[in-house]
Amino acid sequence: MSFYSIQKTRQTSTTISFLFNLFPVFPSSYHSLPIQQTPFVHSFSPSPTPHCYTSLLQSCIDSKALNPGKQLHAQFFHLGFAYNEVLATKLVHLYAVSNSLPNARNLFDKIPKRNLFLWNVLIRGYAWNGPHDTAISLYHSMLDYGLKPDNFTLPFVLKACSALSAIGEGRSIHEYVIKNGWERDVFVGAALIDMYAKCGCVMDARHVFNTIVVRDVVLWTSMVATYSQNGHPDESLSLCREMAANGVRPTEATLVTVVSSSADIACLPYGREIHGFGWRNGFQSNDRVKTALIDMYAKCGSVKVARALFERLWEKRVVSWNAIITGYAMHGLSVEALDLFEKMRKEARPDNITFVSVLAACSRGRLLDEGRALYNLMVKDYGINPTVQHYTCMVDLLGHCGQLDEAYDLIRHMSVKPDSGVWGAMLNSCKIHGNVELAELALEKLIELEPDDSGNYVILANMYAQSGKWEGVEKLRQLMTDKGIKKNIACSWIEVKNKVYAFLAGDVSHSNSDAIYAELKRLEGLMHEAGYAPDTGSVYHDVEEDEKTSMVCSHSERLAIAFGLISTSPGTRLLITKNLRICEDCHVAIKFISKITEREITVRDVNRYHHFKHGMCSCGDHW
DNA sequence: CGGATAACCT
Repeated sequence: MSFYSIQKTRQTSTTISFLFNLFPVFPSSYHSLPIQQTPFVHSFSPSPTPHCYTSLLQSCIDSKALNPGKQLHAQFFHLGFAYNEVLATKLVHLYAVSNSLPNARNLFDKIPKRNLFLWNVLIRGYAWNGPHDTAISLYHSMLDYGLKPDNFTLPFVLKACSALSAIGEGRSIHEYVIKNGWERDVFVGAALIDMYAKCGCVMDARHVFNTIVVRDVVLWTSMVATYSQNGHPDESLSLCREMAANGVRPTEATLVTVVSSSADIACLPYGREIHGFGWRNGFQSNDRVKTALIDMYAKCGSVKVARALFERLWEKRVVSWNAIITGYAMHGLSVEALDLFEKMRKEARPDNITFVSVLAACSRGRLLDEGRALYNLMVKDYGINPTVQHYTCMVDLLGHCGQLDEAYDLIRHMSVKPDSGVWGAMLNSCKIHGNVELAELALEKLIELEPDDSGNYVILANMYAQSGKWEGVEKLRQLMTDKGIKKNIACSWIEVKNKVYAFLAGDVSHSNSDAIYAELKRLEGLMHEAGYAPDTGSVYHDVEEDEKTSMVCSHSERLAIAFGLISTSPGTRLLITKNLRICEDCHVAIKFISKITEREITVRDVNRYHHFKHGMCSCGDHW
């Protein structure tokens, strides 16, 4: 809590107690006393009027003082003012803002004349705290009651739609908005954008955004967040730039959102650009922005910068601990992640996400005993029920350590329905340990859960190919054709001198293409001398573009590396990002390249970091 | 009575 907010709280409570000294409040046992016997009435002459309570209740509302409010309620209930419109309205307001919705609802139902404000605060209460569908049904009751929703009602009920992803209800409210002229209201607009964002309708959100010409920072941020939450981090970044060009200053929310977009792109120049943008706008010591930056630097490969930022936080909250622990886990630095977890336990209470992070760290480091111990710690000491993500980590951990039967056993006995993540971890473990039977079973489940993901088929196809089961390869190829499954096109990116270059497999479109291929050829010669033998015969190459035999040495990651080598000075670290898993053969090749060229090469593939150095990789050759 | 925000496994 900041110094300012402590001061603020103290002042409010002083005001409240001052007022209560003027108007003593009954203990709750007086509720049952007949009105003539209550000390209040005897001690005041003349009796208090409803007006006396107005400012008292307002103070309760301002400081969310629920219990004093309840006592006042009891008082004027006895005095017969309970359904006085002004007092009842304030009380419902107090109950609604202090998370006492059943009380608010009870009183609300008894008030004969319900004004728009009453409906609004109640709908707001349910929209924010749930049950969300209650907010929507209240909205309909309000229409039946004959009141017209205003620019407060509409954002509140839209918030409920957003929480429920109720797109049908959301669209019909949008129609109401258009018919009744709220189209250009920024509050209604931001709520509509958010509702469409949470329902995955990016185009509809953009349409709302375009309709409003006079935009404020929240409207911009809502649209920036829509892109970020729906897998368009690049759009999110460029919209933020457009916002800045329009002279709109970012808020904390804008920055947190756009920093996370740059984390998703995992491209340091963009991240640094946003970091500077935040700095110039005075957010250099904002902990929430800093936490987003910790995540961004870790995802962009600079875990040391992330750690430095973490150490300089004002206050280390759970989210910040989770971000830095996840950062270490992502880079395979399991021991550091677990050390930090031990430190964390002394300062903050780990939550379920913390355990996802540490279990993932164990899995990366093949720390079987530690992982089991942490799982027990979570369930027994912290009373956290395992979610599907914890099971995924455990299956991944057991599977990586060769305990495939135990992993399968865990899946059969887990308390939640295994999802594609769980079966994906199982399939991957089978691949590492060459268990074709269990892999077939896992793929069967995966086809039920996510039939369009080509990566799953590819893993089993490669396993068949490695064990010479060509009829299995053929069967899968046919299955993919029948289901019309699109192959993913592999792409790698590299940053050189603050510019980003993209490469597809077999790409010859780059202006330096000749030099890139010459460098690859030169390296190949040196690699063969060092003992490299391309692993082409045993791998199934026809499923992904990425893995065609003729292109085995021109995979996108190798092109990016070759380009990096000829475009940077000796010794510079290279950072490559790839949209799919790194292939087996490239993994071997890059180990050689790191040794031959004496470079540190980092490849961030679709789900982890590979740090190549002196001919070795941080992933320990299983991924 | 308002609106937008970060950490999560394959």
